[in-house]
Amino acid sequence: MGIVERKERDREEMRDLILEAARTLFLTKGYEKTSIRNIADAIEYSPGTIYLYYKDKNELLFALHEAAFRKMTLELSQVNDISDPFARLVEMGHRYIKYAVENPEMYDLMFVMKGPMQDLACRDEVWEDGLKAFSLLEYVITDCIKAGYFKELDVETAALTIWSYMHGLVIIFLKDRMKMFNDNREKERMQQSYALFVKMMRSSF
Amino acid sequence: MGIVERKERDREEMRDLILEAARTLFLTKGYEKTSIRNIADAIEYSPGTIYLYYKDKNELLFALHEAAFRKMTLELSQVNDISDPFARLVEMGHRYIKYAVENPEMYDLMFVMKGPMQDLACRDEVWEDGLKAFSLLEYVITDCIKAGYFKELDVETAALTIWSYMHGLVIIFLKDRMKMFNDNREKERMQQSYALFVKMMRSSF
DNA sequence: CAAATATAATGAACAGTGTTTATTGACAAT
DNA sequence: ATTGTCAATAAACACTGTTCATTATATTTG
Repeated sequence: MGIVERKERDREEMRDLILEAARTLFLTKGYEKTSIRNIADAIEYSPGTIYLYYKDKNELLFALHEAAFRKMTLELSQVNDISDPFARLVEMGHRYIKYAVENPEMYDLMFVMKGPMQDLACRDEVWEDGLKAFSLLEYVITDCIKAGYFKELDVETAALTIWSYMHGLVIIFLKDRMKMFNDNREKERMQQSYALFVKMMRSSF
Repeated sequence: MGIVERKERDREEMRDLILEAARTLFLTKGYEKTSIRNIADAIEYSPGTIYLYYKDKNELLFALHEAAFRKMTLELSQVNDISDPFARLVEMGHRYIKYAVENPEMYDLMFVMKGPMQDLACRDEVWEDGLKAFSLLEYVITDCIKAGYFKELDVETAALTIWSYMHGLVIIFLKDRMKMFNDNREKERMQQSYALFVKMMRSSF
């Protein structure tokens, strides 16, 4: 009798139900305005129930963070049909910016908020999602080197440098620090800056 | 009789008292664990009193953010004795990283947290502190162009690009996203990456 | 100087937060 | 049919930012 299996399935279903409700609230109301009680209300359960499926809010945030990574990785992997490695790298950057701008709350969860990382830390695990996304970038860079674009380059350092730039650019935008320019050309500025960075990569690596 | 003047002085003193207590708590306990009640306790006043001097927590955060900018601007300006503009730019970068690593809570306040920007937005003012710091970078870049280092370069775009990189690098570090490498060479990696970025600037601009 | 007024500070209250726990109710096993 | 297991709950705890009627103090006026 597969009754313990059914229980496990039920449990997984419940975890998913909570996760989906959390995501929806996140995307509609934003992180700061989404509470455990809100999530509980949305799925018509009591607040305490959520703690039977997730040990605390950080664990829930981490689960959400994992789902966000799956989505981003999927979108970033769609450049694999571009044969020229450098063009692929450039397009990956464009998609990275696009993802961040279109999913600000999720981007925050993935790369800024401390909650998910704290959950990871107390479980004493390594940040696999980050590592996987990072290796995606390393892979393209390796291809660029093979194709003769870059030379004498430590792949890991190059990847960190490129990621730092991309990350900084989108965070400046997402955290409203670009409104100091006081015109409404923020996205235009991002594109101009990215164009410059691409030029830097092309001519210096 | 300068009694309204004295009142104004008293008021300014009280604002400072609150601000200093807030800063101390920020630096010792971190932002997330510092509440209005904590600050009130520290200066031995009731919580409500703080609202007689700051309209809300965001205004207090903004005041703190301003003080942090004064400190950073001071530290970044100490490179002015370096005559070679490019060397000055490079040293400024080093100091930027140093400031961020040594003042993580303040850096967060200045460039990541939404609170201070919300306060600014509801007062409908421009982000002067950010603009001032940005123009510090623009100034060095302009000097680099004059000295023949860079050419055919839009100063504003270049400044945004360099800032994006610096910002991204330190945020990756401060938000614990560098622990995916799982060794303890985070700061070393930052230095390696920055060295690469400097090389990129030298050879491509 | 005394009375009236202005104002600084207070503590309680409000509505919210994450989290824990004793109690209840339904299902499974004996 | 009774026992045991376990999911779900409501209530409570200790917080949070913020507001407000009340009190105490200081200043101005009669």
